Amino acid sequence: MTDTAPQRRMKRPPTILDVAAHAGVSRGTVSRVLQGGHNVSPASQEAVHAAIRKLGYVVNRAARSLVTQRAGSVAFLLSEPQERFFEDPNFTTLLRGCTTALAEHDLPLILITAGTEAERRRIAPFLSAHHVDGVLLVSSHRGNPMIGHLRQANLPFVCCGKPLGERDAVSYVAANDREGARAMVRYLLESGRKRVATIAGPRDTPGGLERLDGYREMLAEHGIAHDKRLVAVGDYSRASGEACMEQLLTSAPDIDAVFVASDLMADGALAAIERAGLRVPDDIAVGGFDDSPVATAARPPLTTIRQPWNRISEMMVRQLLAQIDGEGPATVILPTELVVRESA
Amino acid sequence: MTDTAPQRRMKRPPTILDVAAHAGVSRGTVSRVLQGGHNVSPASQEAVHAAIRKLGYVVNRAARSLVTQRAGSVAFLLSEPQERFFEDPNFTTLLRGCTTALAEHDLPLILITAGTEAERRRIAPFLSAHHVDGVLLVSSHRGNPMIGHLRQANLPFVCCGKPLGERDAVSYVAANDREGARAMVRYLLESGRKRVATIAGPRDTPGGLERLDGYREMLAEHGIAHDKRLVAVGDYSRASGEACMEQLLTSAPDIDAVFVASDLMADGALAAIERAGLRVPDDIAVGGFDDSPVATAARPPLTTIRQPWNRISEMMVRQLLAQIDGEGPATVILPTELVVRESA
DNA sequence: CTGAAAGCGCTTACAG
DNA sequence: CTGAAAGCGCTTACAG
Repeated sequence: MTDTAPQRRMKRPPTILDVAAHAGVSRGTVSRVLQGGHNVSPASQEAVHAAIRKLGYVVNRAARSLVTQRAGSVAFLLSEPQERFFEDPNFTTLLRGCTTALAEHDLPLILITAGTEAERRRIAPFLSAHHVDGVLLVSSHRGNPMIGHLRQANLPFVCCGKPLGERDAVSYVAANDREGARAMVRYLLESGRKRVATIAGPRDTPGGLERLDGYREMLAEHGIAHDKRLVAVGDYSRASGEACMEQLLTSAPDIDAVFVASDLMADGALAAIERAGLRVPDDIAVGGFDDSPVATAARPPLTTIRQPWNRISEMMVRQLLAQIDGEGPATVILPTELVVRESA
Repeated sequence: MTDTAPQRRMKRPPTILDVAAHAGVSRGTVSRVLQGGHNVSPASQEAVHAAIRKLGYVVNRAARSLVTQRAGSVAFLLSEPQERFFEDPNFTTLLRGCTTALAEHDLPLILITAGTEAERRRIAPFLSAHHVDGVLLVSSHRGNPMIGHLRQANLPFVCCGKPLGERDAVSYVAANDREGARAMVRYLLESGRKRVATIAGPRDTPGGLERLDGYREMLAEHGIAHDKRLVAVGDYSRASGEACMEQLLTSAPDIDAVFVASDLMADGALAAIERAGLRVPDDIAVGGFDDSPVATAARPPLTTIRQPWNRISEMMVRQLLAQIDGEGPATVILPTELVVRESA
């Protein structure tokens, strides 16, 4: 007898048939136990569980997938230019939250990036073929074609943040941007600040729009006339925060506070203020948004608006699972919280 | 005729059988075309490709998986306390690189975190059941039990950074920590600095060990006696960099340079130096390690050692695929590069 | 409550 | 170069 194939005898993992044999039942019964044990006698259940433990059986997902027509996994789809997002501390927080939430449902998270049109075309077949059961979509800019793709593929999805410019109902989970902005501006005004400027986010993102609206509203409610010179628009990057702050310092040298639509931009603003020889918060109070890790790392640490990332990711996962189970779309808005540190 | 099941008629995606019918061949032939078209006549190939295009056919991965006994996916496994890693800019860079490299091979990346022993036990069955074909393992601390699990499961894996304390051969890809450290310290000394301190990483990580070794070596080569007071040990966090710097400033007030084993810690050191009323680089030159995004965001921007993350992630993926194809383990060491900015 | 059987969509020797 | 057929490991009506 030759010895050619001993390696191939690699302990093939046990199948449902092995379990059935050990438990003295049919494989149908084993499968029923796997599905939750309905319509199975306690005795059979126990026997099957014992066999599973003894053999170290774990279900073959491919086989299950083939018959249930479900992938048994979910995609985390980043449809933004990669550099921007991987650099954004909020993204990391969200990704972590979703991974954890999904793990609790035993659903593997497949990470997909599709920042360019070429990449989007590339993953389209993957999505259309339903190689995942649903998608957690991160895409903050207006008119992202990914949403159309997902609709066409008839694939459940839920967005992080309100997708701008969508006519039909879309599931999304977001923090209350407007209220958050209002709370920060109210805080600055009530601390005695008189000339409150703002660095807003891009106009084609919900955060860029709503946080600016909140700023304007609160100023109006305090009887303060709108002043264009007090508004600069960045792109959420640290560098843009710095540039915007320089611009504000020039166009309105008398400002004594600034509400910045993201912590990263606020950190950039801090640098510009320092370079101008001014002190925070003595000369200028700086309020951020997000309460991301940069808020605590900044010098001075940022007073900011906390986005409830853990709840956001949990709700995104919950909504997605509900949709996969056939529910319709829903919108979830979560409250924010003012976090006072040293910058304002 | 009742109208009960129209929704269920949801255009079932075409199967290989549909393609075969349209192309006028058997499904065996379609499958062969899918596998690369060996032993198929040009005419059949063309017919099959045309049918695939026309029907928008895409292979059912579960079905393929079931017969090939391959998962067709790879895990990115983070076996570190999550907070630490998701906060580390290097991690994000690595994750992005691996996602991109894997996408080029049409392999989905499954993100798994297993920072605690409980989590490790939880994912063990997933891994043992070969629900992925291989693992990209991120785990920098000595004696991570995950490696044992992977070996037992007979699952190919490659580590990011040298795993400490492994007796048997393990595949890993790493930057040349020692040479990088030597280059930085050489640069500091040749810039005229006389009292060069260091903030090292934890002793149970390869970076903690080898970067400290490089520091010592270079000092010795310049005839400088070792001085314990010039060495502090952090944990790679920003806060620890700050604390270590304070300690150094106390134990050796005459230092004029410090080599810090990570940019994040270096950024913390910057804060401590500023608080002490000293200037960088005039009073103290600060050299970092990583060239992560914090290096450019720091004030002043950090002179640092660049880790070639793109190459690291590419090589990790390449090694992993080779192992999945049956190759043995290998070690890959990549050179670093000195990046001079303003801090030194 | 249970077993026998069909079938999910592919790949791969096997014969020709 | 090609087709017919077995088989991957599971789930789920169907009958009893």
